[in-house]
Amino acid sequence: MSKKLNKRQIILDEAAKLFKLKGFGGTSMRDLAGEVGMEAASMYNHIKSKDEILEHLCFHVSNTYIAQLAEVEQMAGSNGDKLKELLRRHINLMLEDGAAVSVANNDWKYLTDNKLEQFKAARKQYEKGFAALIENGIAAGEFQPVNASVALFTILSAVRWVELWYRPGRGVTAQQLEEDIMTILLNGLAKN
Amino acid sequence: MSKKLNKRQIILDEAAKLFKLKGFGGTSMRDLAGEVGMEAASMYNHIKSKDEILEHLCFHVSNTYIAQLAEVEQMAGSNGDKLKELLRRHINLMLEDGAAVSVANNDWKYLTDNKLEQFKAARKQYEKGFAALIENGIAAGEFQPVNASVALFTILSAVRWVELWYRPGRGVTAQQLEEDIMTILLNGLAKN
DNA sequence: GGTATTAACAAACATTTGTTAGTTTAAAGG
DNA sequence: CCTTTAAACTAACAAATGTTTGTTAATACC
Repeated sequence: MSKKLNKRQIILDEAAKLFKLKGFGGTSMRDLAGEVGMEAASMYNHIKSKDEILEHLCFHVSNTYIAQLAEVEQMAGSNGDKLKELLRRHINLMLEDGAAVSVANNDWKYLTDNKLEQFKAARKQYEKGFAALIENGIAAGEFQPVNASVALFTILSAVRWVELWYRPGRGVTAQQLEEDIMTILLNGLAKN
Repeated sequence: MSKKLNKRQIILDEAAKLFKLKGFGGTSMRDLAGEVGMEAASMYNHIKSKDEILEHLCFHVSNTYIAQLAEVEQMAGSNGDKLKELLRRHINLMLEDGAAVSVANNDWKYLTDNKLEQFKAARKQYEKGFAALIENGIAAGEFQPVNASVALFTILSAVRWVELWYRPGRGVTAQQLEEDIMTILLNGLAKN
C-alpha cells in the first residue's frame, strides 16, 4: 500500500519535472515511463490517465494557494503586513514545489471541460482574495492609488519568474530573494 | 506575389492566435487550416512546416526586442530614463502583437536544436542589456541596492501578464496601464 | 490562345499518440 | 506449499499527427 503510493508519487513528481521542461503536449507517456524506469503501460497500474496526472498537479497547487489565502485573511495586522505574508508564502511554494507550480502556471489550459472550469474558478477565487487585500490597502491610504487589478497582476506576475530562474546556490539566498522582490514591489526600484 | 505574402501572413497571424490559445503542441495543422479557411495540405504552398511557423513567430519577437534595446542604449538620459523607455517599448510590443509575444514566451521550448539555441542566445542578449541598465543605475546610486538579476527578472516578469490579461476597454487605458506598472515597479506599491 | 505557374484539393503516408488486453513474474498470506 | 494479488512486461489498438503525393481549377504571361 505504501509502496503503491510511493510509485504513484514518483510518477507524479517526474511528470511535473517533464511537463515543466517539455510541456504537457510535448511529453509522451513513453518519455515519462523512461524517466520513471518502467514501460508506459505499467504506469497505468498507478495512475488513471495522463489527464489525471495533470489534474493532480494543477489542483495540488491551486488548493495550496487557496488554503494560504484563507490563513492570511484571518491574521491580524495591516493590509501591508497581510500582503507581505501572502506574497512570502506564494513565493515559498514556488521554491518548494517549483515544477508543480510551473505546470499549474503553463499547462492548466490542457485540462478538460469540467476540470478546466474548476481550475479557472479556483484561480479566480485566489485572485479575488489577493485583490481585496490591495483594494483595502488603497482605501486605507496604505498603498498608492493605482488600479487594483493592474497592481494585482503586476505583483502575481512579478514573482512567476522565480520557478523559472531561481536555483539556491546561484549567489542569492532564498531570504535575500524574498527581501529584494518585496523591496521592489512595495518600495520600488528607484531611490526616492 | 502580394497575394502570396498575404495568405502566408494570414496563416502566421492565425497560428499565433491559436498557439496562444491552445499551445503549440495543442494546435494541429488541421485546426489551423480550419481557422484560415483551407485544407491543411494547402497551407504547405505558403509555409514550409509547422516548425517554420513557430520559428518565425519567436524570432520576430526576439528581433524586435533586441532592436529596441539597441535604440534605447544610444539615447541620452539617466539610467532611470532609459529603463523607463525600454520598459515602455517592451510593454507596447505586447499591446500591439500580444499573440506573437505569447508564443515567444511560452512555446519557444518547442523550437528545434539549432533554432532553440539561437533563440536562447537572443533572449540572453536582451536580458544582458536590460541588466546592464539596472546595474549602472545601482552603481550610480539611482536605484536601490538590490541584486540586479532579481530586479531584472522581477521587472521582466511583472509585465508578462499584460499579454494575458489586458484588453483595451476593460476600464484601463494603455496609457494608465503603463503608468501604473511603472509606478509600482519604480516607486513601489506602498506609500512612503 | 497556348503555356506556365499558383494555389487549392482529396487521399494517403509513416509515425506517434494514449490506452487496453493478455500474460508473466514475484512477493505475501495462510 | 499453494493461492492470491500487485505490478511489471509485450503486443496491439484506434485515433491523431505532420507531411507528401498526384491532380485539378484558375490566374498570369508572352
